[in-house]
Amino acid sequence: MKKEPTGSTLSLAILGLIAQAPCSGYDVRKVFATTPMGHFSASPGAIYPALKRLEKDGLIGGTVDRAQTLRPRQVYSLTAKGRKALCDVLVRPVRREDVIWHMDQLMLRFVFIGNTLGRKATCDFLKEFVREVEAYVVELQGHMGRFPPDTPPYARLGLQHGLHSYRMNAQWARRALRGLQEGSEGDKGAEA
Amino acid sequence: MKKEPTGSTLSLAILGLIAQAPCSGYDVRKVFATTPMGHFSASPGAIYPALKRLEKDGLIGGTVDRAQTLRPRQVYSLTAKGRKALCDVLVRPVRREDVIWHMDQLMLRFVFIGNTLGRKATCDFLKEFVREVEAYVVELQGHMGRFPPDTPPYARLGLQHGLHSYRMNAQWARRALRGLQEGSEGDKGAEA
DNA sequence: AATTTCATGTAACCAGTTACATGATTCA
DNA sequence: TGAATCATGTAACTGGTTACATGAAATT
Repeated sequence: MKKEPTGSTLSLAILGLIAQAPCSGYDVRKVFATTPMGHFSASPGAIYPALKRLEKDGLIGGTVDRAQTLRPRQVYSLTAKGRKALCDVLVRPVRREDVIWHMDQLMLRFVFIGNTLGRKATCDFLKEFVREVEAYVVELQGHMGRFPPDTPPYARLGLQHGLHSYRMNAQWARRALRGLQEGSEGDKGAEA
Repeated sequence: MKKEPTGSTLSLAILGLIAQAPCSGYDVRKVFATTPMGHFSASPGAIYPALKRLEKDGLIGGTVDRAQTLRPRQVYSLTAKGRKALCDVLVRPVRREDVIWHMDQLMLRFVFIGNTLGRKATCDFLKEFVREVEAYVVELQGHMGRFPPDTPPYARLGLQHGLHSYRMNAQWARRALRGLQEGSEGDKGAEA
């Protein structure tokens, strides 16, 4: 079985960033350090090896900017293969395990789908997202019902937190969906 | 600088579990596989090495159960040192980085504080939690305000998600706090 | 002149993943 | 008898962490 090239969430984040504008490693670090993308590590020990991997897999290509000067920089941009790989990840169906273990990755995908595939694809994604999240909420409610009545309140409250959290996710998605659908009769989708 | 013995979230989860009742590796796996604790990996490649680490650090002690039989099991229980280490983690102040990067760990701590240190400590924890979460909400709102007006809606919606998420966290904590505080005066009243 | 920022990296370490492996026991 | 479950582990791999290292350019 061939290994998926964009394995980790960090790789996806970097790939998506570069898709929007060519970046150097330092640029990527700055974005992670100063924007809400700060949920990702900006440490050089994470960024530079990740860039190397993506380059080795042929998903991004680096060209040396300011070559002659004493302070050159590697600027990476997406290759055709990279764009293809990114799209493949973005249109992948939303699975139960994703909502349980990789919510952050799903949020990344949401933003990147919007920016690169346009409104329709985003709406499709959101519908799948809502479906899976709501299914998981039902599962959690089941757990809640199966707590023996003498359980100390803390475990119950902890589970409450999970429930609220996922309900909120579904609600956010439904709202976003409404917003995108009504605000879009005029449609300005993205391009290739 | 001495390394913290309960480094990873998984280690904390295991330690907390064993604190409530002695467990074998298999027991731990079952809990992770069948309860809302399923956010942690139940794979043997994660559990057994983690148990070894905890044992090596002297935080848990294993005794062989059903020794003579052909299917013995290692049952681990907390050592005094382990209980101390657990408490140290639990009463550690809630820092900004925790709410950004280790929310799952904070939720674990919440439940374990309740079960092992009681109501007062839990309330203190929740107060700190609310404080840090709300501070972070303000920070995120700042980001939102600084979006240039021509930003495509998707990034904005992504940030929305984060905002809602953290607001919900704060709200959950405030509710839990109210519930615990009033439930303690009458001493019996569960919250609605 | 000193500090900060730009810019790129490496090395040792740690922990989790997947997949594999073994063998007893219980139950259909 | 064969499947599921009990019970414990290992090995190779992956990727992220911390800390270290280098040096030019811009700013104060």
